[in-house]
Amino acid sequence: MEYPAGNPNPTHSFHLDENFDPFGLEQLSDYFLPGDGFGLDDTAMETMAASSWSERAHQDANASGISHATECKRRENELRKKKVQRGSRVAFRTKSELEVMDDGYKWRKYGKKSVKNSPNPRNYYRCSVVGCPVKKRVERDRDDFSYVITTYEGVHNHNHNNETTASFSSSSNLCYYYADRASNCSNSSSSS
DNA sequence: CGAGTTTGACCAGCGC
DNA sequence: GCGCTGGTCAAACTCG
Repeated sequence: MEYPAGNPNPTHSFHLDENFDPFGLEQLSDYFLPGDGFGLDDTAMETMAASSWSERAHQDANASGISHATECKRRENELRKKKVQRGSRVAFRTKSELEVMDDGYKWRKYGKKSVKNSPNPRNYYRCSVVGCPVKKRVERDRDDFSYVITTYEGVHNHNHNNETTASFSSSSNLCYYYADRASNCSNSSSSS
């Protein structure tokens, strides 16, 4: 399947992990929104994330000392807002010891931030090519530290640097959110 | 010496 | 208005 707005990570083929829900529905909706060109509609998104969404809402409600219903309501409102604030974003979840994987582009780090509810810091990178608007965020999965979540934002306006693409090994277990829910997440799919 | 990284400061958005 | 949080800036620093 082709990435409709340009593949931000050209060294890999794409696979959907239907069980992958690193953030909960409210975060999922931040990446894949109806109208983004990914083909996900509201029903698909909600089906994908419903179980963990409810579970996490329950946990957060307990932590905040509010009712589950109130927390669900709050999340639904958040979801609606984020559907408006759409951008060209795509998230990869990769099993890797390395946090920064070679995706064929040259990145410059511009920030590091500890994030709420995660023991691991989030690193911010932007494409080092002058004039290229693409950014990416890299962080460890808060539920499974062996996974790295890489979020790309924007589309490169230049070709990727092919001579640097060889180093990302095929040992990774790459999962990718995509609209094609019939696909499965599969192991070692590097296509470099 | 230039390119890239680190890291504290700053800012904007949001909820209360 | 205030505090919290995520995102960015930029000066200092490191490295090749």
